Amino acid sequence: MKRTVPKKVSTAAHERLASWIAARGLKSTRQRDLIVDTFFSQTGHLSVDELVEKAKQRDPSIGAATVYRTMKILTDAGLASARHFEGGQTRYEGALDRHHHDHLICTSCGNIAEFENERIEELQDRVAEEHGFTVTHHKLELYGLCAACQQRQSNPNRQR
Amino acid sequence: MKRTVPKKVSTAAHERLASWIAARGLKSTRQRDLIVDTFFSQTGHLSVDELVEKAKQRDPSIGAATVYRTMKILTDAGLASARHFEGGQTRYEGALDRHHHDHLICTSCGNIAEFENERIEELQDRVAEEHGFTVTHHKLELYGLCAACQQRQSNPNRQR
DNA sequence: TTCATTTTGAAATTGATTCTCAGTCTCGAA
DNA sequence: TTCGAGACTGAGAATCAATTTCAAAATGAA
Ligand SMILES: [Mn+2]
Ligand SMILES: [Mn+2]
Ligand SMILES: [Zn+2]
Ligand SMILES: [Zn+2]
Repeated sequence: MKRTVPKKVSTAAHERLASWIAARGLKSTRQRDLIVDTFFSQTGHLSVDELVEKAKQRDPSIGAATVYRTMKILTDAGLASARHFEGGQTRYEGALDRHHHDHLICTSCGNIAEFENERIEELQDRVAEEHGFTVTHHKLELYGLCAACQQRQSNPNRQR
Repeated sequence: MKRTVPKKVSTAAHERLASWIAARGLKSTRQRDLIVDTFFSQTGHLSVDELVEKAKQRDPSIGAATVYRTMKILTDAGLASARHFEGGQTRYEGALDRHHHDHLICTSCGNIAEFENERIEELQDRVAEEHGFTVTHHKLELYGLCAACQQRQSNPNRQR
């Protein structure tokens, strides 16, 4: 049985993906569209599991392998970026029209905040330079408790 | 003729481990000693595989599981720290009398350089503060090419 | 020496991700 | 339209690092 993909949003992301696919002889498929659609309709840093979950809600026959494969394509096309925070599973976030940023991760509730700090970036470059290194990419992650979790911790009654 | 007792290096590390072990009803074993000894006789950031390798050179019957278990103990005792660089396997480095530092990793030859930058640390704290976060730990890793590998790349003949 | 407890190595298991493969689907000819 | 080479898919097998299980061995306090 054939399932129609609901509303076809033709966003910049969809277009870029289309040309990326066309440019290398790939083919566009119903599953791919559904997964990409699902991914871009979300915000934040999704784990593959979460994505599989959401995708299966729309079409239970979607396989996890296809989600993995699709996210790899999106990443190669520069439309998503893979993040490897502590915890072992890869998370993806949209990368279109976004510049580099780093993260603050709450180890209690999993909340992830983003930040940019030009000064830090400069200092990193300087450090690399002093060591004769040419930096291609870096990872800066701050782990701890978010404001809400600190609150909860000092006053457990207010929780949730 | 009397055999010499295999040199028992009584370092600060060994002592701290001994009290850590005693304090919680653990037992000291031949394998543990051998692994700990092997670990501290090396410098740098060793993968568990590398450690297993070295340990087996001294006693081929050492099991990998024991190395994993021992490194966990050393880490809990604050004598080693686990690092999770890109590439998937955990690496350990000695942690005794060392303060916090971050890393520069060459993606070509695997060389790892260390650095400390108080200014960056301060800026990180400020960022966290602005977001209401309390940071417990962080990860700052700069990936790229070390000086030697840049050289090699621009002049392949000089290689090796 | 005794013996409760801890430790060990091998093998099984886990969890995330990748690979394999046989059946399907796409899409540019013809 | 139809055709077919090649791309794609889902399920399950395979990887890989790390953990767990388990029966046998070692440790150490009494
Ligand atoms: Mn982000
Ligand atoms: Mn280090
Ligand atoms: Zn939180
Ligand atoms: Zn190098």
